[in-house]
This record gives sequence, C-alpha cells and structure tokens, in this order.
Amino acid sequence: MDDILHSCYQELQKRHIRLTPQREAVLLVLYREKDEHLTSYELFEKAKKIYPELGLATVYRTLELFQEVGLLREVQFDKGLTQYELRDPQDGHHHHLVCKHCGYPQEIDGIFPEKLLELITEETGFMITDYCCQFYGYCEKCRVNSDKDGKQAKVEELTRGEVLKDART
Amino acid sequence: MDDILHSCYQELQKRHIRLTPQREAVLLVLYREKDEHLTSYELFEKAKKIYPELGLATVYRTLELFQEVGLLREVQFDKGLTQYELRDPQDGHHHHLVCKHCGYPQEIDGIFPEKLLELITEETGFMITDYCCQFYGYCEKCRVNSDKDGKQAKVEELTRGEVLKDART
DNA sequence: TTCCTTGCAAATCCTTTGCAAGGGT
DNA sequence: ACCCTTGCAAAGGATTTGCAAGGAA
Repeated sequence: MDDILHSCYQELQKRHIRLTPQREAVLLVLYREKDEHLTSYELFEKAKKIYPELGLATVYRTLELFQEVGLLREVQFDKGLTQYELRDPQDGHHHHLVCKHCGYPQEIDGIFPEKLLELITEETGFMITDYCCQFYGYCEKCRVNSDKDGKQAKVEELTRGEVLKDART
Repeated sequence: MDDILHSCYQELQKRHIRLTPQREAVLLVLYREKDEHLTSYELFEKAKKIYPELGLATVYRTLELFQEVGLLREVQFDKGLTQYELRDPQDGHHHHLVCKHCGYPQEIDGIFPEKLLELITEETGFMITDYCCQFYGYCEKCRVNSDKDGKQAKVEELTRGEVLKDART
C-alpha cells in the first residue's frame, strides 16, 4: 500500500493539473508525514525546506486544489485547527479516535461496515460518496496513566471529561 | 421528546451555574432553532432580539460553558464554519448527512450500532465516550433535481463532486 | 499572446482576551 | 467584601484576496 503517492501523481496527470515544484513539495511532505495530521502552517514550514521560495498562500491554494481532486481531506479536531491528510484517491476511509486527555488523534481503518452505509441510503435516500467520523474518549495510554499519577493540568481536564461522561450515563 | 430544554435547565441548576438573561436567551434560541445548526453569529443575532444588550463575546463564552456542561456540541461542516446544536445532556448521538450539492446538513439518529463501538474499544483500547460522524454525498432532493434541470453554479459544483466520486469507484 | 501560477502584503473573518463596571451572594 | 458575569474594544490567528510578475503552452 505504498503506491498512494503514485496514485496521486497519476490523478493529477489525468486531470492535466500542472505539477509545479511548489505543489510537488507540498505533496511530498504530505506523503512523508502521512501519519501526522499536519496543519497548514506545519506543512508550509516543512515544504519550505524542499522549496524555500514557497509562500504560505500557495500552500493554501494547493491544499484547496488537492482537496477538490480528492488527494486529501481536511479534518477538524479542534475549532480553528484544520489538519490535512493525504488519502488515496482510489479508496480509503479511515476514522479517528480523539483522546480528550492528550488530544492525540489515533487512526483506525476499515472497521466500518459497508452495510451500515447501505442502510443509511435506504432509509434516507441520501447517496453517500464519502464520510468521516470522529470518536471522542480516552486512549489506552491516558487511561493507564491517570490511574497512577496525575499532573495538575491533566487531572483538571480529565475531571471535566468525567463529568461529561456522567451526565450522559 | 420535548423536554430537552427541561433537561438543560436541570443540568445547569444541578451544577450551580447561574442562568443569566444572556445565557437564557442563548439557550432559548438554541432550543427554538434546534434543527438549524446555527453559527455563533446567527445565534448572536437571534438572541439579541430576546436580550438586546447581549454582546458577541458573551455568546462565545456561553457556548463554551454550555459545551463543557454537555448541553451542546460543535459541528464543523466547513473550514472556518462552526455550528452549534443543542443536545440532550442525558443521551443522544446523532450524525449528519452533508449534501455536496446544496450543503444542507440533514440529521440521522440511532442508526449506529453499539456493537460497532464495542468492537472499536476491544481492538484499540480506546474508551469512547462520545462520537460524531459526517457523511458526504448527495441528498435525495439534489439527486432528483440534477436529473432534470441544472442552474449554472449548481451544475458546476455537481461536476466536481461527480469527478470525486468517479475517482473512488 | 494567453492562461496559469506564484509571492507578497493587505484584507477579512472568526474567536479570544483585557479590563473596568455591574450584580448577585 | 468577594466572586462571577458582562460589554466593549482591542488583539490574535487562520485563511483568503488583490495584484503585478514570471513561466508554460
């Protein structure tokens, strides 16, 4: 499954989209850090190392372009924090487990049953072409840690979460 | 299912959170327009009609407070567009079908099987306390309409979508 | 030549913060 | 008296836009 980069090149070519050095720099960084959920600015800084003349506006324009073409997807984990991830234009849904404690978005793949999607379409008439889910809770590491120690800030935040959880039970 | 407002009042009282006229105005608008997915500014304008001295900053502060308490949830359909929806602090997950054509986020409830969540927890060790999914595609209305007529802008946008869909098939 | 793409700086939009004032407890 | 809450204006951050210049087709 390493040909996602190849798929991307192919997709761009197929659509006669010029692959400028700026765009390629962005694409390469997205590929290299594809497990990292980069923000636009992080992406900009990293891509600048490949192509130093690069401007931030160009990064935004490139991200928008890539998105239209289906090469990447925006994910919003927090208000005002947009992250981007490369995706194989051929396929591929994956979802995120966002820990309320450490905030780290962990990825999960393929658990989603296609039947569920069919069911939704049947019931609503809505034709689903794409989807994306976020799950909130506590990751394994944070659950273990919070049983033992508890640094000030972390504990406070955890308490909030617990309260929320209680309210729902 | 009309007692969501009641649950909210109860929840605030339980936590000894003062219900100022500003906060109540926000709550009432959220309740009244609970199917509308208001943005902060829309909310502000509508709440202002109830309590004209209301300031925008207060709306933001109130939204943050309500969110901590579990009275509402933020939903991000588009970059830079945060919408808020009231939720029963007692329960309730629901998801959205976002039409790529008309952009209208339609809600669906309860289709999500609990087993799926358990499965995820088993496989990842991640304890899910909350989740939220967005499905993208074309709603029934838009699918029907696009078969018949096609206004300029709409057709153009639809084409984009179709292309994306093709790329995935 | 014409169209596409870019960098830079300015503009815009959404949200948060500082602060002094008002009100509840 | 003390703490919470507010409105206003200013600040902050992310993203977009205007524009003139450089390059590809």
